[in-house]
Amino acid sequence: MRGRTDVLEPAILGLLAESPMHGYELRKRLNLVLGSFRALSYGSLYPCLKGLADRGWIVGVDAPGDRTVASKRARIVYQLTAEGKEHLQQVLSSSGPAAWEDENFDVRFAFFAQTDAETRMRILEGRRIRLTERLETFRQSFARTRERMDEYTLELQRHGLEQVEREVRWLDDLIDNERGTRRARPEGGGRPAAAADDAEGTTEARNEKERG
Amino acid sequence: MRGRTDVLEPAILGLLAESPMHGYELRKRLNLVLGSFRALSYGSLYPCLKGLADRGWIVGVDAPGDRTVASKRARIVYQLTAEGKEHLQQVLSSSGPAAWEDENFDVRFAFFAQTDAETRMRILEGRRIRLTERLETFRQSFARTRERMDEYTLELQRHGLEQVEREVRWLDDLIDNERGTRRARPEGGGRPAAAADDAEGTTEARNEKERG
DNA sequence: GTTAGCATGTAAGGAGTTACATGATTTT
DNA sequence: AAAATCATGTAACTCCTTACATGCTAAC
Repeated sequence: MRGRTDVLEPAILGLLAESPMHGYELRKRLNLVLGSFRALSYGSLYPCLKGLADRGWIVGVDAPGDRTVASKRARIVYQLTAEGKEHLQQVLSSSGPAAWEDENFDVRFAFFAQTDAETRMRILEGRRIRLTERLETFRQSFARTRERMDEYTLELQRHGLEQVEREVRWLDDLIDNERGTRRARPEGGGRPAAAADDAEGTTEARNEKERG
Repeated sequence: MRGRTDVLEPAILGLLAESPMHGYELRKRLNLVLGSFRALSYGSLYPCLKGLADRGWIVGVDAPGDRTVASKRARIVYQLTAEGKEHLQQVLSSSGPAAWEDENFDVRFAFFAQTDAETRMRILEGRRIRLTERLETFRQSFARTRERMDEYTLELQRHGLEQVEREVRWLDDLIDNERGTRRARPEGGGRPAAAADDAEGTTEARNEKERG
């Protein structure tokens, strides 16, 4: 009974399925996929790659002549084996409770493009139920203890609650989109739909500062 | 050089400073304070209490006659010692970079009522800078890789970015409130101010379903 | 009389981190 | 020549989890 399901392995396999990469590049991509942009350490990455290679899911081939722009050292480029692809598909088609837990959901969602529509839907709905359950229990203990709480604790709770509520609305929009119901919700929030038709306005990823 | 700063110990000390409690009750309170309402396990709690007692910061006194409503077993009620109070004050008055990291910020914020105004401000501003730095680096890699990303990955990034942006606005409101500038921001978002003047409307913690 | 909640613990282990170690290449 | 970035790895450690173990009390 695996405790934590290991979020790193699926993430690596999923990224390598898109294109072969060496460890250093993999880490950068991983930081974007792994949720809340944490900086993954090499102390986790390389042993993990080794383990995946030991189990025959990936192979690392030495890439000597591939001088793109910068740096030429050993540069071991990893890619999926046939078994690795098979294993990944198996992982991506699973839609058990683990898939919509906090630690795993982001990674599963990141590879939705490689996931079939039914599994996608089951994961999104599972996650939604998970979050609404959490809201329920949370609201109960909130109601029970709010008298005893000072204003800061109260504000922390309120903010946490609001974030989960927002997450649920995000999932609602995603589920709507999956269903093909592309109608923009007329009343309510600012954005018409969540799914990636256009990312402008919120992110403003335009200005390239070139610092650091 | 402590790696993770241990979020449990300050949380326990902070709660015990408000009122003495036994382990089981402590856990429930802890789940609300610890951020993202994770369920802390007893396997973490009790050894931690033991460690705090060993260092003389808390003492556990056996409470036999305290039959409130339910259950009467040993029930070891823990409370802070003089050294414990001193240590807690020292921890709460620190405002180093560790205080505004992801793992620690929630706990520090939860005990702002026991923290002096200057420290509060430094932590809030430190956190704000931390998040805007993150936004910056994030936007850069987002701009670099957005062409290669499928719609799901893109949506995940967009959503993550939006969450951090919202967190920054929340901090802005809190900082405004700390400054005493109680003016409600006229344009923009729905709520006038973030800090806990009133929690109605968003949470609706009113309906007590009594299920489970 | 057995399920559910209260209450306290221990042992083993997992997933990831920091700190360290090394070296090539590019930019300033 | 120095600093930054690219690139790969190991050893020790930490925080926390799961699984197990125990027993009391309340409710159905």
